[in-house]
Amino acid sequence: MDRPKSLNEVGAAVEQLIHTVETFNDHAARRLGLHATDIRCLDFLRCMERGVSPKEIVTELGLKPSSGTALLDRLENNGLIRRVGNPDDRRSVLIELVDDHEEYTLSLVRQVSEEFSAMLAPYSKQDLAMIVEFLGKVKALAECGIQALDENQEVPE
Amino acid sequence: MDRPKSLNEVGAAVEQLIHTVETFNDHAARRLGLHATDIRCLDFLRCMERGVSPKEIVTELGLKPSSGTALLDRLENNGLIRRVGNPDDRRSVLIELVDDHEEYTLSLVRQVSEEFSAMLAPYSKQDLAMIVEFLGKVKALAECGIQALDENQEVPE
DNA sequence: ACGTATATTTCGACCATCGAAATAACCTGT
DNA sequence: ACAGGTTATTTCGATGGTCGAAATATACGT
Repeated sequence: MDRPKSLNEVGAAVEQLIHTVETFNDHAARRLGLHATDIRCLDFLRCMERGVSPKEIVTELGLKPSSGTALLDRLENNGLIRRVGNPDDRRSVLIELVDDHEEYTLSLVRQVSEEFSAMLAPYSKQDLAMIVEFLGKVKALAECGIQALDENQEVPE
Repeated sequence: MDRPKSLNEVGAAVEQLIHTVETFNDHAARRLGLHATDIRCLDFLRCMERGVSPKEIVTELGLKPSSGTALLDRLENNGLIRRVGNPDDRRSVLIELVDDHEEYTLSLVRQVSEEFSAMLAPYSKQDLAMIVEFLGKVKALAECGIQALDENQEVPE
């Protein structure tokens, strides 16, 4: 998005983190021969931990239905997801991560994961709780911003 | 990228924040008639606060030089950036944000900025310092991961 | 049952990104 | 100063992700 130069030190830290992680996502996607959208889709699926409809996916990712079909075709052809019938709605389909998807990608991040755990170790339970709460608040703010963007249809020019 | 289900609660909070902000970036980009890459480029330029060469930009964004030219053409045609000669290297060009770029986009985030400041208010100086340090550590980890991705050229299959 | 709304897919077009080649200027060693 | 090699950027043609519109199939309300 576009943010003012720096709300303050905290805002700058959040911005830089986001930017760095986006870059990380980009590099990871390239290494897997995928694209940023594919990665975000896989992230979303893992996050949901249940069958998700294409409709939900395109809504989440801000894509059009036709792009969603193409996206899912790509992931299915790569063996990362599977389409299964939705028992509650025969128009629809449920998307599931293929079982060994974790193993497919885990090696890429195992080292980072371990370092992350180690980085967390020195923090107290209270500090971690506060950090989690803080992250949640920033996330809520971003969600608020998304809603505002979707509602105010005027574009400043 | 692709991460294991959830390292722990903290990791999940970071993941969700990243995901939400990416979505926010996406929506903001659409509102401006731009693309995610354009937004990341503008973010980077604002972050640098000095003339930056196309080479630096494509390195930062992970693009190929030809894509960088196209990207800068887009932004220049939209009046968001300007190419100025690099006095130190006549092969090169320096990219600058157009002065009124801030005003062009600020209205989109002013509300979010204010809410962000308000959200921060209740925290103590020490807590904020700890949060900033934490965010920096996560960022360092991501940078580490980027380096690892660039070095290990094997793709698990 | 009928008409409308919704979920997904197909198809053709657009455009962001890419690879390779071209251009221009820097740099090093002689 | 010159030659050869390197680097920064651009141009051009090709690939492929995203889109809009239309098609298909099913669900829902009356």
